[in-house]
Order: sequence, then structure tokens, then C-alpha cells
Amino acid sequence: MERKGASGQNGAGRLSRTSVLKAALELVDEHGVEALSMRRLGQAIGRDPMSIYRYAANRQELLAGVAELVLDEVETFPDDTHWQAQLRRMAHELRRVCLLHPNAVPLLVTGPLSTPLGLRPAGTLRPLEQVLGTLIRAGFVPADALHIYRAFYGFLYGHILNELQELIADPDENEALLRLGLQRLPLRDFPHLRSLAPELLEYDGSQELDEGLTILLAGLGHQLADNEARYT
Amino acid sequence: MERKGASGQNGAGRLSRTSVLKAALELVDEHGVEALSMRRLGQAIGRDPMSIYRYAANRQELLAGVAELVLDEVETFPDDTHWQAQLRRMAHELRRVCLLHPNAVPLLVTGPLSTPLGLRPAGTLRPLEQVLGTLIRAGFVPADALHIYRAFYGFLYGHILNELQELIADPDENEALLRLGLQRLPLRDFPHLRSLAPELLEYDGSQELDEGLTILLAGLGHQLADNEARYT
DNA sequence: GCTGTAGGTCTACAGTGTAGACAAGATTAT
DNA sequence: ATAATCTTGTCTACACTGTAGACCTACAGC
Repeated sequence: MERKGASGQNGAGRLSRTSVLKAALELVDEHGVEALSMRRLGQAIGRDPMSIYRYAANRQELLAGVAELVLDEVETFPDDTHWQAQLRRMAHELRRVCLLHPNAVPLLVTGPLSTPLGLRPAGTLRPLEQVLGTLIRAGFVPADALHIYRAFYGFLYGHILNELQELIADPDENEALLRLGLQRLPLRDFPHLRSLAPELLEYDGSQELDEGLTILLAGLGHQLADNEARYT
Repeated sequence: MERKGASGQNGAGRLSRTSVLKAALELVDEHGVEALSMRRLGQAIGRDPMSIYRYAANRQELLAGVAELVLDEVETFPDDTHWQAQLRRMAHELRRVCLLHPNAVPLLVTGPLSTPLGLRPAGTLRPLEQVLGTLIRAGFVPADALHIYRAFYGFLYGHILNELQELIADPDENEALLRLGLQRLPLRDFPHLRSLAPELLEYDGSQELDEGLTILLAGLGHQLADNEARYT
């Protein structure tokens, strides 16, 4: 008789924090956060569930680790282009990673991001510092840069959450459901909404993000021009 | 010997969906989502836990109901002011309600809002219809109005999530923690962030929201002016 | 050899969501 | 009034959860 070996890597070699977290992320990716139980994770790594506690204090800490693992996947870019292009690039990059791990996104918005700005792990703060640099170099006052950072990431996470909701497994079923859902609405109470049925059907997340960014960046450009006019 | 009567209303009168949901919301408000277990809720309403299942199919459905209950608290305004003022007003109203139920906010962003737009309960869609009307009346093309709605609420929920993270029980401890956290960062790697310590300390959510809205609305005003220039 | 420590395992406990059978009260049909 | 049905709340039971605490085993340094 042997240990089980069906799922994932068997109990070969020693464990490590990252190997445990990677297995956890895999589980979350495939079956959602709810499915990540200590016992299932133990089975996935071919070890006793209790062994996990050597690498994470408890389940919450484990989930926080998973979130950090996801955030580590977002790539950073050198600060060499126009600030607007730079922000666009960073936004799309974060979106890309989130779409790779949709089930883990709830952990990002209520997990380690649930710590106030100043207290997050250094790795998480690097993008913040970079955005601040970009904005200040573009001509914004540091204090404004901070507020802009918040507005920017607020919008970004908001968009990603929206897009993930729109994302449904079967697009055909989605279409049928949507038509049904819309017809249920009384025409006289929801005239605009019902007339927008076609637009509701073809949702393009990347384009939607871009359009939102355009609005936001236009507003920022405005603000920047005003500042410079005032100080010169 | 009697039934317990310490917590909440005792087992007087018949239950109803809303009474159950209200008790559930109270529990969430006071002790967080995790603390809302069927058994504890049963205790709070002075009934057997199983009775809850007559009013909610399962725990998820129960949480969705709680989320709807919260959303029902946001008031709506007649459509009588400038569209920008209207959007500002609605944003602050949603923020107000969310700050009243911070523990329930995660349910809003991953709960019934986790349904694609067209499939949400009619009550949830009313704000959408109203915003669409406001924007179209202001001069936007319907398709644009939809995208703007998305950008607007995306930003709004993003801001609220951010603000809730910033919200900590004890502000004094917050200040101490933040100072410590910042000093831990190497000055040469985080020059901007460390220089912003004072601004990080005084966080005013309402003002922050307003500044973000200003940026966004400025961008929108731009877009609107362009449209009208093109079509006249 | 001996000792200390880190990694992995085992058992056990209190708590979870919920299926399914049942009881009592209300409502309706006859 | 009697009988039938439906609604509401209760009870028991089951599979599953996170994790405390004792253990065991292998390797480190001396």
C-alpha cells in the first residue's frame, strides 16, 4: 500500500511556504475560495493537513499569502513613457493578472489590501511608489499625486470587479438569460435599459477599461493644465 | 425554565423573510460576515436554526438577501438638478449607506452584484435606469451613457472599498502603526511615499471621493463638449 | 554518543451547513 | 363539524470544517 498520488504533485521533497501557497492558488483557481480547505490542500500536496500550519499561521494567513502570490505576478515597467501611457499600461497589466485568477480577486479586495496603505508589505507598496514618481515627474504636486493614485486604483479595482461579474461561463446561455431578464422588465419603467439590450450583450472588458481610463485621464490632464497655468 | 431571551427579540410572533434578514444584517453589522452562522442567527431570532430555511434556500441566498436589504437603504433623488450634481449626490448617498454597514460591503461587491447587469433584481436596476436617463438627458448618446455608468459605479465601489480599508477602529493606534510602518521602508527605495506621511495620516473619505469625482466629471464634461461640437 | 530543533503526523473537539422525518397550527374543502 | 392539505417550526443526524496539543522522526551541532 502506498500514499495517495492521484492529485497534484505527490509528497516528494520537502515543503516550502511558496510550494504550499502555489498549491493553494491552484485550488482556488480551479474551484474557488470556498473549496480551499485545509484538508483538501493537504491532499493536494500529499501531506497531512496539519503540516500546512508550519507555513501559515491559519487559514486567513494562508489566503493572504495566496493574494500576495497573485500580486507578485503583475509585471512592472520602466518609467520611460508619457505618464498617461504608463498608467494605461499598468492598468491593463493588473487587469490581465486578475483575469488569470478570477477566483482570487475577492482576496485582493478584502485581503491584504484590506490593510491601510502604510502598513502593507513592501512588495505591495512598490507600485504605489512608482505611480507617485510618475505623477510627480509629470508635474503634479505630491499631495495630489496621492489622491490621484487612490482614484486611479479605486477605479481600476472597481472596473475589474464589474468585469468579473459580467464574465459568465457559457456566453450562449448568457445571451439567452439576458434577453429573458430584460423582457421581464416593464417597458415603461425601464425604457433606456431595454433599448440598450444590444450593447449589454457585447461586453468588451479591455475596451471598457480603456474608455474609463480615457475619461479619467482626460480629467487629470485638465487638472494638470490648470495647475501649470496657475504656477507660471 | 424559559426560552433564552437575552439577545435580540425573543420568539414572539411569526417570522417573515424581512424579519429574518434584518436579524441577519444586525449580526453582520456587529460581528462581521463570518459570524453569521445559521445557529447563531437562530439564537438571535429565538427559533431553531432550521426555521431559517423556510425563508432562505441556503446561506448564500441569505447573504444575498442581506445585501439587497442594504441596497434598499440607499435613497433615490428626483432628477431635477444638473447631471454632475446629481451624480455627486448619488455617489455620496451610496457611500453613506456603505459606511453604515461596512461589514456588509463585501457582500455587495461579490454577492448579488455578482450577477451580470441584465439579470439583477428589478430594485437594483432602478438606479441604473435613472443614471442612464440623467446622462442621456444631459446630451450623451445612450451607448456612451452605459459605459459611463459602468465607469462611474466602478470608480464608486472602488473608492468605497479603499475607504473601508483605511477605516480602523482606533485612530490613535492607527497613527502609531502608520508611523512605524513607514519608517520600516528604506528611504532610498520609497522617497515619495515617506515624504507623504502627513497626508497619509489625515484621510478624509468624503473629500477623497469628491476629488475623484471631480476628476471623473471633468473628463466627462470634456467628452460631452466634444460630442456636441461634432454634431452641431 | 547525546541533545535540540524543525518538519510532519495523529487524535480529538467544538463548530459548520443542511437533508430528511416529524409535529403542531392554520387554512381550506367537503 | 370533519377531513384534508398546507405552512411553519423542531429535531436528529451526517459529512465536513479549522485548529489545539501531543507525538514521532530525522537531521544539526557538539
